[in-house]
Amino acid sequence: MKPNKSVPTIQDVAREAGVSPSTVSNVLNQRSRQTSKETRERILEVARQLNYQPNAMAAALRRRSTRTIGVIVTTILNPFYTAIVRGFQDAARQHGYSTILGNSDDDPGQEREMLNTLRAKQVDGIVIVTTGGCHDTIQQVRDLGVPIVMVDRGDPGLNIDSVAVDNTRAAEAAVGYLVGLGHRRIAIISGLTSGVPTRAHRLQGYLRGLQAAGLDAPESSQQIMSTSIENGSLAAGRLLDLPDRPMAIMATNNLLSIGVVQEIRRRGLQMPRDVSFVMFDDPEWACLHSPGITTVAQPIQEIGARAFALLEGRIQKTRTGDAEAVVLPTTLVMRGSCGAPPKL
Amino acid sequence: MKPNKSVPTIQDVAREAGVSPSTVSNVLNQRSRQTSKETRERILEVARQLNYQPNAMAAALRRRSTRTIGVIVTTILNPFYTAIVRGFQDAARQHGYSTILGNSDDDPGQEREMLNTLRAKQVDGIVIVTTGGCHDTIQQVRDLGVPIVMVDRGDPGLNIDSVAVDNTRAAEAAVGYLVGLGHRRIAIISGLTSGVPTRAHRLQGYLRGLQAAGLDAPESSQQIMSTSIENGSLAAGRLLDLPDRPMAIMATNNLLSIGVVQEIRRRGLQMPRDVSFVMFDDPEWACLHSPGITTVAQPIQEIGARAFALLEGRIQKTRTGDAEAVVLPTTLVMRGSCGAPPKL
DNA sequence: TTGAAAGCGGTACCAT
DNA sequence: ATGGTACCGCTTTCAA
Repeated sequence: MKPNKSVPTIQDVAREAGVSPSTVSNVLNQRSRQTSKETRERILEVARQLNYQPNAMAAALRRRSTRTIGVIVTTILNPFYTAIVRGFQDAARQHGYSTILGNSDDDPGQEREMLNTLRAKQVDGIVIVTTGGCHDTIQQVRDLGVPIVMVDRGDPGLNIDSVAVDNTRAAEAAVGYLVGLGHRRIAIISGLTSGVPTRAHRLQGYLRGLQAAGLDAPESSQQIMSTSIENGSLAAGRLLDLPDRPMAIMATNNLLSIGVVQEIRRRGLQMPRDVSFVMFDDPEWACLHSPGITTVAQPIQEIGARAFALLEGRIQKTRTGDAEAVVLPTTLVMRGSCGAPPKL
Repeated sequence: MKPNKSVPTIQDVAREAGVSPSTVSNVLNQRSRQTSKETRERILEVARQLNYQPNAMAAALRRRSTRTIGVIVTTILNPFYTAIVRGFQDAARQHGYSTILGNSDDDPGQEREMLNTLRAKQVDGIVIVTTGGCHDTIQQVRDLGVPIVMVDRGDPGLNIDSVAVDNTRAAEAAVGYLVGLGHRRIAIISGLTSGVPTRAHRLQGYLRGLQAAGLDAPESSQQIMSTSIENGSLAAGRLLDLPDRPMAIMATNNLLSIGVVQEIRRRGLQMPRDVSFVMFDDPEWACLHSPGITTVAQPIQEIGARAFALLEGRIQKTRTGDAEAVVLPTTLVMRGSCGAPPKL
């Protein structure tokens, strides 16, 4: 254990190679300046020998660019967001960017705190799944010159680049699919829609789908509650207790969906014999369940990749002007949980 | 859109408040130095008004501490690692640290690259789930004075702090449980053990468990192959085709486990009627499956929290000297997938 | 083809 | 109780 051999600096390399720091800097960064082959090789050799690693802090301070991007999601415990993050990170790393990752836990306070931390750390850009609760801070940071891209949840009024899927159409399509199978009483279980456009859009798509098919949308078949496994079970229970029991249920949130699946099993009912079921996102367990669960899948990795592309454009200033709103299509993954409705 | 209002610096605050930068720095960092109430309040007010945020780069450069920690895992697409990361991040954030997150994809090359990036970024410490393929780099970075904690997979020969669970005992206990249920032919499906102590330990525990019960451990009931869903199915198929079909199967990896579950279902067999099954880690789908799957659960969030505690100790130098190896116990979560063996 | 030197924005020591 | 100022390690003109 040899502590504090003191980390070598560019000065050390320069001295050891008998040149000036400027020359070392130029060689190591492969900048345009011409350097004689011998000098270059000597420098490279010395750097390798000293196990020299440039201090990115110092470089960033001077260059005013950290080659680091901040990413804020609600929680990486949700595989959906993890996948987005991964898609983004892969794209970012390929272009030489690191990422600082933060969770907001869907709490505007934490989101604001993260935003300020990222600003302090001088990130070159920020990708955020916003809670919707601190648009003021987002604006501030953006006005300070930090490019921002909103992911999964955008906001038309904010003039900030965004990447999201077309949730309205996705929900509408799912309803259409159920209608096509012969269902008429189709229920929805959704998280609270206030401030979360994603959820509002899905609900809207659901209603549109019903309307397009000329079906009723009674209040009783719309269970809107905060997202948790327990509430999913609760909602499913309420629906299944209805005198006019729905033939099919659509859940627009992962946690709620888990609750639904559990409640259906708990009652000894089977999909799709007793009730059809379709859910959003496409978690690992959807295909492990028996029967497999039909889902509305999002092009997750692409969302991340597109988000990076947008951000990169702003960072490099190859793209300026008004915000761009990328809307990606979803895919209906048909598995065994949906079928013809039970005969009456 | 008002670009480049030019970010305010400590100089701006100082000028505006009619004091020197030193005073501002002292006030904003709540350092010991005495400052008159008026001055302090004036400074705070001006800072707020200018929406001033200190440049963490500059501070880090001077203070030689970034209050940032690097985290390297194999992949955040695996919820097991995500949970560890989250546990770690929560602890870290509470103590004022941000985290830079990187994936190695179980590739030593990428791991090395990440390590060097983190070094360049002057992180105060590193937490790593190592591939085992670049201990040299890890040593180097550590010798340069960067505290490192190894998580999930340690290495006795490296004198580096580590946090892991007692995989040997966990596997042994699981086998003991199966034996207690009356099973005699107990098979294992494991990932390749070379260079991955975790897996080797689980295999070892399996063998010990059998030995303790006086049972044979024929080669044919030990399926060792690279981890993938397909291989899980393949391995399960081989076992189920055996003339002396195993009464119980233990899988020590998540992907392999998925394959096993699928293969069992594909053959129209049922757990635990036809075969009992126990697996490692406790993914979300284990309890959603019907029947619920018995698992060896790890105290995931605690692993992360303990890792931070170890690292923090090194960073603050409140702990010096030899490496510490924290070993946490696992829990056997009994669900429906294990039962008495089929009568012959 | 190379070197000297002025910063980047804070921090912390030494004065006053 | 406060100010002056030399750094931290690198980049980047400008000069040679």
